[in-house]
Amino acid sequence: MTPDRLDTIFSALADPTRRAILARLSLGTTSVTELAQPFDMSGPAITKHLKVLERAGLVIRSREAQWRPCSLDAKPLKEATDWLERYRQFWESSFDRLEDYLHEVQNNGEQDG
Amino acid sequence: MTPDRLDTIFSALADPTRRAILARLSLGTTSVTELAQPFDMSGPAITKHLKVLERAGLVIRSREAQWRPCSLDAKPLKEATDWLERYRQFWESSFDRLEDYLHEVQNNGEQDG
DNA sequence: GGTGTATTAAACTCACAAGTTAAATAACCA
DNA sequence: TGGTTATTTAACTTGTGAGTTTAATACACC
Repeated sequence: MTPDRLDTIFSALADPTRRAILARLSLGTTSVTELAQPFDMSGPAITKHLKVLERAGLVIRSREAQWRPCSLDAKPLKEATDWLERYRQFWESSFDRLEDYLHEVQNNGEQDG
Repeated sequence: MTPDRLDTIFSALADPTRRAILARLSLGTTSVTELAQPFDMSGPAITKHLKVLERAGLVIRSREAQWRPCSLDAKPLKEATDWLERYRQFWESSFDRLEDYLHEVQNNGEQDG
């Protein structure tokens, strides 16, 4: 079963190191070594994270001498956002009242989950 | 290392079965059995998916006789969206030109990643 | 109290994700 | 050619996620 694009995107985002890498890349293109700098982690580990981001389409690599600069490509984030938008009404509108009600019901039934 | 809230939310979303469950729940509260209906998957598998969604705060359970109805709580989706919003400029604005340029550079350096 | 239905728990398998270290590749510099 | 830096590959360990089957629990109905 080949994974859905959203699977790949969301699971790429489900890691704090990778989100930090994206945050750094939002400031501009940079090298693997500089990306690795803030993390207490080996080089190969960063390479693997970059591969995950690349497979999700979130990072583009180029070549410059012995460096392979990384750049952000945010398009897949739009796909993620588009999916999430369908639920906006559920956190914005009065649908929240349903949820409050359900919290009550739940607390009657049991103390903790 | 305890996982970040965004870790938990994004990884809950990184599975097609769980996204389908959320889609179903956006139509209204329902039982585990009915949630399991569309999937070629055992009951316990669905229970586990529900636990993942519950831990992410996306699903709230209540009790009604021998049923444990599930309801959507979309608040964590707002957290996810808020994080993504910081990148909106990168897919909306002329930043895309950078990306087009990089595609060219990349295709000069190598054929495929 | 026993039976049927809904759901979860336990125990297990299998695959894969995330990290490691050591070695290989690639490109520059002398 | 050899040395240095940047990055990746290979091989491995460890943990965990997703699924299974079988058995237990919880509740309704009679």
